[in-house]
Amino acid sequence: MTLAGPNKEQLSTAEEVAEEQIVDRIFEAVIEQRLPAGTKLSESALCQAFGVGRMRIRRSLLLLASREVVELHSNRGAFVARPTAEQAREVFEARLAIEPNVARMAANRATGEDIAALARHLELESQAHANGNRRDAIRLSGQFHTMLAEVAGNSVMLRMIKELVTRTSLIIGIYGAPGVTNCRDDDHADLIDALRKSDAEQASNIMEAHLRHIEERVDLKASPGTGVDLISVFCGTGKRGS
Amino acid sequence: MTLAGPNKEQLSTAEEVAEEQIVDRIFEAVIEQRLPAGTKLSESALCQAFGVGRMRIRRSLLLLASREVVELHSNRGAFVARPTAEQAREVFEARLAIEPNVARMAANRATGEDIAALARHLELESQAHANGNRRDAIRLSGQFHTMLAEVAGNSVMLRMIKELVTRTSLIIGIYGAPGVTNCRDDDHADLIDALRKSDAEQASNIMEAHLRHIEERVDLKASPGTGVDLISVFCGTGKRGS
DNA sequence: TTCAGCATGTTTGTTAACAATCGTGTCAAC
DNA sequence: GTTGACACGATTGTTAACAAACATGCTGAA
Repeated sequence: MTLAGPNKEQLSTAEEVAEEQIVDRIFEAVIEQRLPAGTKLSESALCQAFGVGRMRIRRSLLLLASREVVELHSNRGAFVARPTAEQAREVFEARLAIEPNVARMAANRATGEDIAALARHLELESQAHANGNRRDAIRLSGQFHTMLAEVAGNSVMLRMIKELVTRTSLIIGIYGAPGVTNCRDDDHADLIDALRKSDAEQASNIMEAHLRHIEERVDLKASPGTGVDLISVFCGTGKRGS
Repeated sequence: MTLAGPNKEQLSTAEEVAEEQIVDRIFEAVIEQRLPAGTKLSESALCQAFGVGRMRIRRSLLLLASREVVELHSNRGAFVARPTAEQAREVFEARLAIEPNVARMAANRATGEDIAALARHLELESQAHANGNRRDAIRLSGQFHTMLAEVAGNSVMLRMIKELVTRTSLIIGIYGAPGVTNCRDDDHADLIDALRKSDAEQASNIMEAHLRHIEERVDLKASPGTGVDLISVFCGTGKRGS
């Protein structure tokens, strides 16, 4: 199966795996909304949590910041990113520009094995939904999109999708009505059908509608839900004149 | 007096600017093919070149690796990335999936000022071409694509384009016939015309044809031009299996 | 009581020294 | 003459200590 395959890049030492794992774990926690936007990510806490040295954590945070999943504030530390309305617009726009093509590519390349895996995943997703297991439902619906990118067979776009899905979770956490999940599974089911028929055009259309649907569920004009950090608003990280 | 200080930097002090600058400088050098694929980027040399500490260089290299512009080999150092044929395919595929949409967005949003700036840029590009100034020509033709992404007004996609353009330069350096530049300016001129007419569909089509044209100029079946690194072939850092 | 100023503790940022690994050159043996 | 092993030098990876900045709580005066 193509999923979770041996996708180790050239830069893989045994330690490096641990590094990438830290990033992935934090990605996952953000997707599941266990780490809400604005949460402070203290270095020492992360060192303790992952049982690694400070350097490793520091590098992981830098990597996360380069994907705009965390923000680095000078002398204040790392925080889970708090996308602005403008950034949210850009994320949705980027997804609309990219993911329909991913769906198209996936429809052209999906093997029977791929489709079976997606169907199994969708089943888990539905179960989580039915059981009211919100956390799993969110994670699984996000993972569906990354699985599709894996089926599409392009690691560059896979990396982009991972970033965009994670940031979407943050956006929904901030601007979405409480209780709203990332995706409806109905759309995902339709997508799998299109893949079964190898209908690239239909897959693209479904994905586009699906993304617009998600976008409609958030209200970017709403004030950022989670408590605003008044510090950076009023004191501008002011470097006090010495 | 400190009350409403000029706080233009939100998440970065003056030092952070230097960091991003290092990354940008290296990006530019790679685009201009002053740093061919496989070039070793020694830490001490970079420290000397940029006049900063080792830590800063190390972070910059990690950032560059996360964009797949450099490769990090354990205990051996950093090297300018050497895209495989498969990676090259993925880069072109990603550009074909993304950049036509960027062109579309740019056509919808370009102001007169934007178009004038692009036209001025194209003029420089043509001059560099006419003067046989290969290095400038390459850099400018790459910058044209990033400028287009700026006009499109989406910083997420701008970041992706920067990465893809840089990697394309590496690919051309490896698999392209010597003397081949990244783009023809004719296509760029047509693109500007489409923007003038606000014809998004035409802009998209031109961009697609343009990218296919670039792709045709490289021969991915050709053996990687610059000496193959037998080390990564035989010592297990390369995965390529299954 | 409230607010300004100050001192303290905690967290981050930086530097330097140390340890480990790798590439290279030399020397000896076949 | 070629090949293998060994040792040395150089570069990277890691850790720890140090310095600086921020946040917090306390004291004292208005």
